[in-house]
Amino acid sequence: MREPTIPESPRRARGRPKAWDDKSDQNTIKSLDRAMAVFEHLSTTSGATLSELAADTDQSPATTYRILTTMEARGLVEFDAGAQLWHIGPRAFLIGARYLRRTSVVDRARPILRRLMEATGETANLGIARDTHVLFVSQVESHASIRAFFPPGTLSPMHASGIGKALLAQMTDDRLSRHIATAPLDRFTVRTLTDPAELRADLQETRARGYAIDDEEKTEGMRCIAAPVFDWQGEAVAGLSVSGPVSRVSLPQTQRLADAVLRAAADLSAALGAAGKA
Amino acid sequence: MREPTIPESPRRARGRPKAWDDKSDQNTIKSLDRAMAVFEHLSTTSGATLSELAADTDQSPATTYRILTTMEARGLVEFDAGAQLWHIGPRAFLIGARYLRRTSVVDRARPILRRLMEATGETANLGIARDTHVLFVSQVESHASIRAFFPPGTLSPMHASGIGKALLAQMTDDRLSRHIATAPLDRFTVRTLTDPAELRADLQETRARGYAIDDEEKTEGMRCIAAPVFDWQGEAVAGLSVSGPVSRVSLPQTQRLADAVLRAAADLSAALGAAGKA
DNA sequence: TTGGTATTTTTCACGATATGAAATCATTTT
DNA sequence: AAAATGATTTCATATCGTGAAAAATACCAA
Repeated sequence: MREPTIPESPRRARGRPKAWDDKSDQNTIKSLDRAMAVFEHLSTTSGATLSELAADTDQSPATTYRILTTMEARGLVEFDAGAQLWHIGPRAFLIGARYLRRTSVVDRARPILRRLMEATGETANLGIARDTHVLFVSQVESHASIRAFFPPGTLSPMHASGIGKALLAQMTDDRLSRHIATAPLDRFTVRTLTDPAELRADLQETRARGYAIDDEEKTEGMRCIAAPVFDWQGEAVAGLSVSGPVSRVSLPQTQRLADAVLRAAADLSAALGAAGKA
Repeated sequence: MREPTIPESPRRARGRPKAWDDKSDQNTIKSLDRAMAVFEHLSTTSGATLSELAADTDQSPATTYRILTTMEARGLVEFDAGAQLWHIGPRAFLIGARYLRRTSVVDRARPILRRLMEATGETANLGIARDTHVLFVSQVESHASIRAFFPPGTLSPMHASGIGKALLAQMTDDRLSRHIATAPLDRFTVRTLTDPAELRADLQETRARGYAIDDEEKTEGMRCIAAPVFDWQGEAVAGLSVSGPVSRVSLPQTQRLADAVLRAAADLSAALGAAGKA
């Protein structure tokens, strides 16, 4: 390995190692865990009554009641007296929002990119939209001797890159039209999509299958499979891709690679706070 | 008062009335409350070590440790093994975000914010009043490379933000006076309005022209144009703004930007069921 | 390499306190 | 009005959380 990080666990730097096998977590607080179960469950509903919550979390109404009033005092949950429903409170949002400020997309993406590269054996890339182009901001290179490479900071027109097309496919019709109107569809290879109609058709397919394919549209001999990444508001803010020579990124391999890319994109979206699925 | 809600308490509809005076909260869970104190405190820092947290919340390291590992198991907090720091985790965000889903203003605002950003080229924001502050709940970032950015969940004092001033300008004299009396007019830049008389004069102008201008009053180099949003009852429940560097959000541009903001605010008000206009 | 120090993690015994059953009360439904 | 429903409170009990201190580990300095 290239990194000084130890294979798996030593989660903490100091202190006695965890009792990894011992029956169950001896060092967690049961009552807190149960309270958190209520808190979490509340977030999956849109308002729940005391009895519902108590039943769903297998706790007595009395206990559930005390959990809720305790959290209510801190604004973590709210009670709608009119409808007799409990909800997640404003303080919970305030606390949770702090998560977003911690690190950038790039930092969050790095471990995910590395896993993606290892799973596929191909170079993994992260790109974000920058005006009419995709800016490649991070990359983990394949170990193969023939590999895709373009240095971080590379700009590529949207219509001629996998990530770009994955992002275009998420745009509203309106915005897409404006993009096509402003950005020239320059040709790079014989396969570049330079005709608006062609491009739109390709984006249609992209949307349908969930990922984009750049089939030697930017660089001859290079194929690329990309998927969009969403932030917590559901905006497509970035894209992940794997790219490699057509010999290895072959059509029979497509589905396998796409699965890995989609999984990585979902992971990154989750790390950015995006909700479950779309 | 305007509301049919009974003066103070009947918080729940059924059940025995609360022991309103009895000593202290007999019905809260102490250990849970202490755990929440750790959780909350963690959100005010940007990463804290175990010992810091234990000291700051007056609890033994052992207990703090158990609280953290319990919450870690649920993803509510994260441990950065490299830096030995505890952080708020992704699940906390996911749960907190549910709060926004209930206040449908946010959902309704999203497409409008996007249009506003596209029309002006500047970052568009949605903020709602939360006690004496403005809570920024949603944002669509500009594509420009120099752009305004403050993460969702940011709290800003009313007197030092465009949206805050737009909201203050809608208050009754009575309520405004109370606000000025309670909330300190802290200074952030040389232009911050810290004198009540100055602030009142600015609000007067704001009312007259229909929108508020934050002219580097919170952050140097950043200007911001904001307008209030009304719900179906005519209450000013939120505000929209565009913010950007003074170079682009220049005085000659003000009217053009303000028009866009006002239109967006009117759209959102309409989407919330506000009556025509006055 | 070798101690020394700081910090985290685990163990352990004690007693504070969280818990559920049941009683009590408000509200809605019959 | 009475009964049914569901929320709050009381109370006795044993669970389970707690802090002190020990153990384990990493980091730092010679």
